[in-house]
Amino acid sequence: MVAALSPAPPRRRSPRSHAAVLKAAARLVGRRGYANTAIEEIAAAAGVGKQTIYRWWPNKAALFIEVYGQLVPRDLVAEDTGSIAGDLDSLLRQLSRLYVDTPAGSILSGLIAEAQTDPALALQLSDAYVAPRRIIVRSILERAATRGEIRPQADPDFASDLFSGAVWFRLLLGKRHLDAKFRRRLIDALLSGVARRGGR
Amino acid sequence: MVAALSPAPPRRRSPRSHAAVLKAAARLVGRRGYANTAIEEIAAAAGVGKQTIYRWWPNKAALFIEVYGQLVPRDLVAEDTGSIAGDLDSLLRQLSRLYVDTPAGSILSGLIAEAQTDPALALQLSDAYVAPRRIIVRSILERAATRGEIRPQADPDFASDLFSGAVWFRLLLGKRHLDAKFRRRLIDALLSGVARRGGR
Amino acid sequence: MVAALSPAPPRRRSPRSHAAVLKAAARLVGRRGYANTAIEEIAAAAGVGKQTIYRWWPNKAALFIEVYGQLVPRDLVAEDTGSIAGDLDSLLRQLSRLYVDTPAGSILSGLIAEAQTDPALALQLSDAYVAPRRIIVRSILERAATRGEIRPQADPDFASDLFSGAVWFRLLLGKRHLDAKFRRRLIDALLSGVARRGGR
Amino acid sequence: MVAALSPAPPRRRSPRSHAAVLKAAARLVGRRGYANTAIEEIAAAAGVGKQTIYRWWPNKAALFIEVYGQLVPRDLVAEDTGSIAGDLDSLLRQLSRLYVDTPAGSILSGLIAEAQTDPALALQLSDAYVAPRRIIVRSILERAATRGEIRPQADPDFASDLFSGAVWFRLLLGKRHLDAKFRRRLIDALLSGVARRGGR
DNA sequence: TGGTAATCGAGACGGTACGTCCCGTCTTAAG
DNA sequence: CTTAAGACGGGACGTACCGTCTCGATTACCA
Repeated sequence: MVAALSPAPPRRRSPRSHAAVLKAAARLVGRRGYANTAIEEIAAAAGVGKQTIYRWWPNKAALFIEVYGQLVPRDLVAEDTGSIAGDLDSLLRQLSRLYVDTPAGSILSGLIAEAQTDPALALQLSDAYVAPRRIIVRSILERAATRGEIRPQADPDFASDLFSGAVWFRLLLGKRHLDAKFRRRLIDALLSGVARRGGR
Repeated sequence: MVAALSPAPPRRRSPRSHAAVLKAAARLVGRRGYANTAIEEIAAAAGVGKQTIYRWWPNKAALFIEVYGQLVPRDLVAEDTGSIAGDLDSLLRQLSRLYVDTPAGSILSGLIAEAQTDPALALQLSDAYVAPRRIIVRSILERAATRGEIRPQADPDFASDLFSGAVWFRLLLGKRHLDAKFRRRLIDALLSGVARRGGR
Repeated sequence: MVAALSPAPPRRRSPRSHAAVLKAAARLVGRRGYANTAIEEIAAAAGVGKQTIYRWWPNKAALFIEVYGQLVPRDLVAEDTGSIAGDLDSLLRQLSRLYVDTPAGSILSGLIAEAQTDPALALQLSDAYVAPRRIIVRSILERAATRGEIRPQADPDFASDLFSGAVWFRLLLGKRHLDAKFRRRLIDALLSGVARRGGR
Repeated sequence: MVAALSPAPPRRRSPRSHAAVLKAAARLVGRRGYANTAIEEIAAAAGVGKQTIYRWWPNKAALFIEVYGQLVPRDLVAEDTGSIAGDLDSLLRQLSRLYVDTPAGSILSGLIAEAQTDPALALQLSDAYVAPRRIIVRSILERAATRGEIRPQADPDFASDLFSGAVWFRLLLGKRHLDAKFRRRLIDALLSGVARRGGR
C-alpha cells in the first residue's frame, strides 16, 4: 500500500525551544532594532543552541516573518463601522496600535530593508504583507460599493497599495503613531483626491 | 565677518581619491546591492586606503548620500507642461529613469533600510530626500492653482508624501520601472481619489 | 558467590548493528584518518543511530581499540624460525603487513594521539598494545637463550620497548612499510648495538 | 631598474601581539594539553583577535611548531664529555629537562598526533625535529670514532632514529622523565645491543 | 501468546569551536 | 599632513560534531 510506504519522516521540533526563540526574538528586536539583533544573541537569550535556529529557519528574515505573523492579531480585519471612512479609520487605528505597542514596525521595516538585496524575500514579503492587506482593503471597498458610498472599484489593489504606501512612508521615516490628523487626511485623499477643485 | 575669521585649515583632500571612491561606490552598489557593499571593497576597488574613506565620510550612509546626490540630475524639477497631470507625469518619468538607469534606487532603499536603526540618518534622509521632493511637488501644485486647475492646496506636503509613498512602495518591493499604467493611476488618484462616486 | 547473585541483565545487543559499526569505522578511518573520522559519520555509514554507538562504547577511542583488536590477527605470535634474527624478522614482516594492508596503523597512531590528553586511554593502550608486544618479544628472547644464541635477558621488556619505539617512530612519521633494509638494521642493532668496535 | 620596481610589500607584524600569542599558547598547552587548547582561547588569553593568529600561522600546528622552537634551548648540542656514553647521557638529561620543565613534550606529542592526518605537517616535523636530532647524534658518533671508541658509523641516522624512537615511545606513553635507569639501558643497548652473548 | 521492557533508527537538542568576513581604529613609510 | 596599504582587537557569521535526549517502531524474553 502506498500509505504504508509513506517515507515522509515528520521532523519533530521542540515546542519549548520554538516558543522561546520567537519570544526572545520579539523582545530583542524591540529593544535594539532589526539590524542590530544578532541570531547569536537571540539563541543565547532563548537558552537555545544556534543550530536550533538555523535548523528551522533558513535565515534571520524567515525567523522574523514568523515573529511578525504572531504579532498581527488574527482579527485584524475590516471592521464594519457603517461607513467607508469609519472602516478605514478603524484599520488605521489598528495598525497604529500594532506599530506603537509591538515591535511589528521594527520588524517590518527591517524586512523591507533586507528584501532590498534578497529578491526571494521580496516575494515572501508580498505574500505575507501586501496580499493580506489588499484583501482587507478590497473587502472595505466592496462593502462601501454595496452601501452605495462609492462606485465599484476598477482597481482595489492599487487603492490598497496607495494606502499602504502612505503608511509605510511614515513608518520608514520613524513616525510609528498614526495620529488623528494623518488618518483624516489619508482617508480624505483616498476618497476624493488631494487636489479636486471644489471644497469638501 | 565671521567667515573671514574662520580659522578652519582647508583640509587638503585629494580630488583624485574623492572621485575614485564615489565612482567605485556607485559601481559596486549597482552590482551587489547596498547591504552587500563593504567599505573595504570600495576602498580596494578605488585603489584607496580605508582610512581615506573614513576620514571624509563618517560612515557608509554618509558616503552613499553623496553618491545619491551625484546621481540625481540637477534639473530634476517641475517641468511646466501646461497641466498638472502633465507635470506629475513628467516627474514620474524622470524618477523612473533615475531608478532604472542608475543605482539610485538601490542606494535609496539601502539608506531607508539603514535609517531604521539610526535616527540621525532618518533625519538626514528627510533633508536629502523628503524636503526636496516636497518643494518640487509644491511648485507643481501652486502652478496648477494659478492655472485654476485645482483649488489652492491646504496641505501640499501631505500630497507630496502620498505621492512619494506610492513610489517608495513600488521601489521597495522591487519594481523600479514606473510604467504608464502606474503613472496614470497615481495621478488620477491624487487628483480625484480612488473612490469617488462618479466616473471621470 | 558474588557472580551468582549478579543481577546484571545480560543486555541484548544487536549483532547486526555491532558488526556494521566496526566495519564502517574501519572503512572510514582508512579513508580519512583517525582524527577526521566523526562518530556521527560512522553511525550514518553503518545505518545505525548515534545512540547505539554511545551505548556500547564510551567514546571514540574505546570503539577503535575494538576495531584495532579485530584487525590484529590472532596468530600474531613469535613464529619459531630457528634463529632469533629470523624470529624478529618474521615479527617485523607481520607488523609491516598489518600496517600496510589494514588501517591498523592509522588507528594506532590516532589512539596514541588521543592518549596524549587522556591518561586513562594511555593505560588502556599499554594494556592493549605494549603488554602483548612485550610478551611476544620476551618469548622470542627466551627461545633464543634456550638455543644459546644470546645470554638470558636481564630486561626483555626494555628490549621490547626499544623494538616498538623504532617501529612507532617510523609509523608515526608516515612510513608504514618496514622494508628489508630497515628490518635488517633494527635486528642487527638489537643484537649487537649500533656502535660496537668490531664489524659484524 | 629592477630594485626600484621591487613590489614586495613586507607585511609588518606587531611584535607585541606576536609575543603575546606564543606566550599564551605555551601557557595553555602546558595546562590543558595540545588537543584541548583552542585557538579561540589562545587569542582571548593573549588579548588578541582570532584573525591575528590566522593571519600569521596557517593552523594550530604551525603555531605550535614555532612555540616548540622557542622552548628548545639554542645550546642543545652535543656536549663533549670525553666519552660517547657521557655525551649521550648528557643529551638525554637535556631532553628530560626539556620535557619535564616545559610544555615541549605536550607540544611534540600533539604535533605527532596531528601529523597523522596531515602529511605536510609530517614533513615539517621531520625538518623541525628529526633532522636536528640526527645532526646532534651524528656529531656525537663522529667524535667517538675519532676517539677510537667505536668504528666509523655506516648509518648514523639509523642510530639517531633508534635513539629518538626509544625516547618518543616513553614520551608518548606518558613518562616524561628519563630516569637514570632508562638512560643507562638505552646507552648500553645502543653501544652493544640488548642481546649480546657475553657480559659487558 | 500476549505484555513489557530494552534496543533500535532517526535525528533534535544545548553547546563549543571552527575559520571567515567586515567593522572602525591604528601604524607605517612614501610623497 | 595626507596618502595607500594593511595589521589590529573585536563581534557575528553559518557549519561541524560533540554527547545527551526524545520519539515511535521493533524485538525477544517471561508470564
